[in-house]
Amino acid sequence: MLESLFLNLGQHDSLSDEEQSLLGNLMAGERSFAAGQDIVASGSRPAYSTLILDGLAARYKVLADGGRQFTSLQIPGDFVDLYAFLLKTMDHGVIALSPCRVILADHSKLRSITERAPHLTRLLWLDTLIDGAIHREWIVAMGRRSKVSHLAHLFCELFVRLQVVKRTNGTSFYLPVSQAELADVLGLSVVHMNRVISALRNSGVIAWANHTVTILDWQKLQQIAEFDPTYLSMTREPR
Amino acid sequence: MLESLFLNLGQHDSLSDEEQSLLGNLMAGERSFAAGQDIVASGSRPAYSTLILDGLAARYKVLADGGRQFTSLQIPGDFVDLYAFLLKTMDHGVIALSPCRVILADHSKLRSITERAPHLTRLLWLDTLIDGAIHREWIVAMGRRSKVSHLAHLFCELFVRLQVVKRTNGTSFYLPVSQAELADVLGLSVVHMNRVISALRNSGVIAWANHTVTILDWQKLQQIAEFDPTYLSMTREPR
DNA sequence: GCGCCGAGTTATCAAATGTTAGCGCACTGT
DNA sequence: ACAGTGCGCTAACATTTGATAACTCGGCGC
Repeated sequence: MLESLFLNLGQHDSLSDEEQSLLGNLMAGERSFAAGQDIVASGSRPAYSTLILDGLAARYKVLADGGRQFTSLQIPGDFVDLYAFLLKTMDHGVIALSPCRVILADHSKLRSITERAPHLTRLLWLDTLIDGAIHREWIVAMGRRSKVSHLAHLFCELFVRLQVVKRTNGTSFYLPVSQAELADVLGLSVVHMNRVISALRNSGVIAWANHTVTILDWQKLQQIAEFDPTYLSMTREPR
Repeated sequence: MLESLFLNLGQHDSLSDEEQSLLGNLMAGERSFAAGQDIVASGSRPAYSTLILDGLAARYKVLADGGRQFTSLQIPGDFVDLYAFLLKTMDHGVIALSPCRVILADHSKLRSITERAPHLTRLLWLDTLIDGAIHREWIVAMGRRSKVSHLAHLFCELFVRLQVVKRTNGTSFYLPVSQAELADVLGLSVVHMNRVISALRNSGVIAWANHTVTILDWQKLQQIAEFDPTYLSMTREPR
């Protein structure tokens, strides 16, 4: 059941059997959320962190004028709020974008891992660092890429991340978000989001229908996005 | 000499004398960089992480068309590349924006801290998590705030962070960046950056001359920025 | 003193992006 | 079958942002 977690953490360095069983012992208490429901509320102080087993979720902040900005997309194998273990107070919310099945990790147990399992601790730390690396890539995309390039970059990133946890189907992947939700990822109006999607479609590198994105020309998509996966740290080496 | 590091880490939870001496033992090898020099090169695999003792630095990425985007600003007491300890390969560069004095932390020593000092490890981890929280706030600012609000938010953030390490002077702080550099923070053209700065100046909440920003009306600045410092985790509690 | 140069500023025009409104289609519940 | 609803899509127009160019001013070397 924790396969995607093992795939996710194990892509960076090898996970010993003992570490796998520590993780198995850590995760307990499965829950489900419907699309649109908050998985973690902004301002709360959760006593556990949440791992996604199935579904798509996102972190977000809402501004005074009602505007919403997603700050990350979370897929199976991701801890959506591992940082809350040390940050304590959630400064943003986490919402289910599709029906989500999750499992919880008590902060007290996480703490005992940091006391007794230094290598596993480093791998969990690493997981949050990659989170940060993704944030940085998003900042660059928002600041200095064209909107089409930004969207292309997002698709590259999602495809590669989903591949690690075996959630791609050939060159396709399931993306259960509306254009309005995607607009809250890129920071655009819905109308302009639609224009950008049309442009990327018309360039012939992707198809997108029935909530399924198909990459028609990976080379060209990567080139439009200037996508370099280094930031995802997908090499296995001692950490 | 490590006062700003102690102030920075110590704002979140108390640092024992033993932890302070562990940190003292960790940091060795002072260096200096001139403004404009790379402190850490993109693509490198440093064997140590860098702490800023004095000066202003920034992380950045450069795109194919020559566009540059800063992804963070780093002040005294900040580790500019602590994540490289586990990420291994730098996916971006770190540049000195003013003359910088830094000191280094061998990754081998950092590793031994993770093996022997769990609480200090958690505090270092926390430091990188706050980094991520700042990234998220930047994403929100880039995506959904007006440019004036974004700039106001940046000034609020810098003021509060600089205050922690005692680098403010009343309601003023030293900000040795050109408008072109600031444009690479907000992701704007230089001309528009100038318009945004003028607008914030004209609203009377800040003054900015001789590389010194003075906050004239903190209440109003905070309001324009919708600034809520929760994300900086500036409360002292067990971590 | 003179001229060069970087930085800030402004003007003008072009391009990107937002706002408001409306249309059509698929899906849903009755 | 029917109306209601969410979503994708488009049009028309307003606003924001970018590109280019020019002007000022102060520092600095010669």
